[in-house]
Amino acid sequence: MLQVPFIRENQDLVIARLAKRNIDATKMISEAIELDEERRKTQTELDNTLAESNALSKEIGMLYKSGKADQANAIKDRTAQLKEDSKALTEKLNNTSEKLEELLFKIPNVPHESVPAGNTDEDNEEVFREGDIPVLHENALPHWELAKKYDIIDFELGNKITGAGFPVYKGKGAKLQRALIGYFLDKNTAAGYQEVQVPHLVNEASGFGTGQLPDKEGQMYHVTEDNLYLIPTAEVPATNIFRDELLKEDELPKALTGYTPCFRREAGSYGAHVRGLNRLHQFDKVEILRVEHPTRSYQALDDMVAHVKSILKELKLPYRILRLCGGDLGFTSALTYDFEVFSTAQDRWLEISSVSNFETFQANRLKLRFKNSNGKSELAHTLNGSSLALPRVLAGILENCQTEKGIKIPDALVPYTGFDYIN
RNA sequence: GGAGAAGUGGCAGAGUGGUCGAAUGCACUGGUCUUGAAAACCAGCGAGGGUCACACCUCCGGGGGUUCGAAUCCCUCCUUCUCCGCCA
Repeated sequence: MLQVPFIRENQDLVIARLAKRNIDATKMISEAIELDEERRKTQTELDNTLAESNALSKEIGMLYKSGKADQANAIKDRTAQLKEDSKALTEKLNNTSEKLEELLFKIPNVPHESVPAGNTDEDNEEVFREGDIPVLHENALPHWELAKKYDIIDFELGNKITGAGFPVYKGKGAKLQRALIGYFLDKNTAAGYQEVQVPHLVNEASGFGTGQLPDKEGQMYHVTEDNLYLIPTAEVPATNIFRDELLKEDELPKALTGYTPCFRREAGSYGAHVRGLNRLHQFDKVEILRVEHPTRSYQALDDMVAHVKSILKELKLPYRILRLCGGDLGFTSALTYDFEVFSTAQDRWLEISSVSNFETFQANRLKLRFKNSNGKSELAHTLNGSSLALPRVLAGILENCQTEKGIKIPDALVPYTGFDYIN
């Protein structure tokens, strides 16, 4: 959620930057400013009414004490009127505030100046590429065929137990999955991220805090009996650790990492792009997350990108980094870098990580602040990224590392798997 | 799931209808003293809205109510603790 004072002072900039998302925000912005003015005006009126009422109540108290009940009762007529007034004003204030909030919930984050304008993923800007694309043998297969051939992932079994998009990992497939989780967590903790284990279901307030609610509830599984949501990413519970927190400046930065399963309803896609591991309703992900001082958040974003790079380099997977264009940028993000691994057998790029700076957008909803050197409360910046998402890394490994002898496990993972081939 | 108790500032903990945003202690910040530190002493020290700055307003788990007036009384929800039941 954007901050109203910021909108007020940077109206033109906000509109120009939101245009990168192909949004004409002119109307929303001026409406927000009007609503805020009305809100403040009403608030002042209400405050004055309450001030008078408070003063009179004190007077009544003193009159009663000194035995002047008649005078006290005389004043009560006036307080009754004030009470009515304040009731009406409170209602008006609540209405205005609600309208304003509803509007603010609809306005996405202001993209960073470096975000390219554009509509679709074709307008994303490639900023880095590394790793050799392997030359595969003639009989190379896509990962869903490999999964079947070596009996390591069973999609049909998942269909039976739950439904499409809930695969069962078996044998060395399950072990490889567990190895990747352990490997990623070790990498992240070695880089200074504190490991956490967080709930996999969250309440409504948490969904609001990170921006999944109120607009995107359709993307989450909802346990209506208890009004809880299955997390779509560890970002939700992990970021909400800091909801309603006022940190000390020297407590920053906070850096966390955590493994969780992720649940996504993901309606609407079909075809080869969602085959196999490409798109699932349940998948595993290891997330990194930072709470940063505003002056350092872009440095931190670069650090996170460098960290993910180092992992992919060690796994020797061919990958590229994209700076997302305005049209492809997530609702809450100011700047996002996507990592994609090249899947040789599918001849396409698979997104495996998304690293974002949300600036104060989430912090404003979360009321995540720190006490700055002037002793004032200031919103912190939040960032997060996948480090890394499992299924597509797994797909990348299966497809890129297939040989005539079987799947050759990357050296860095062998200590975690305990085997070097799947065959 | 059943019965009981409780939720107050960073922490501990007073306050049970009137000048209480809230005693006191600890922690923290600044100062005096000291070669330095500690101790002692003095001062400051919750959050949000609002204002150029004040004033002023709101907040004592959340929401609602009674009253001229609520941290204090009532309703409701949530959470924690104790006992019982069930259980990985």
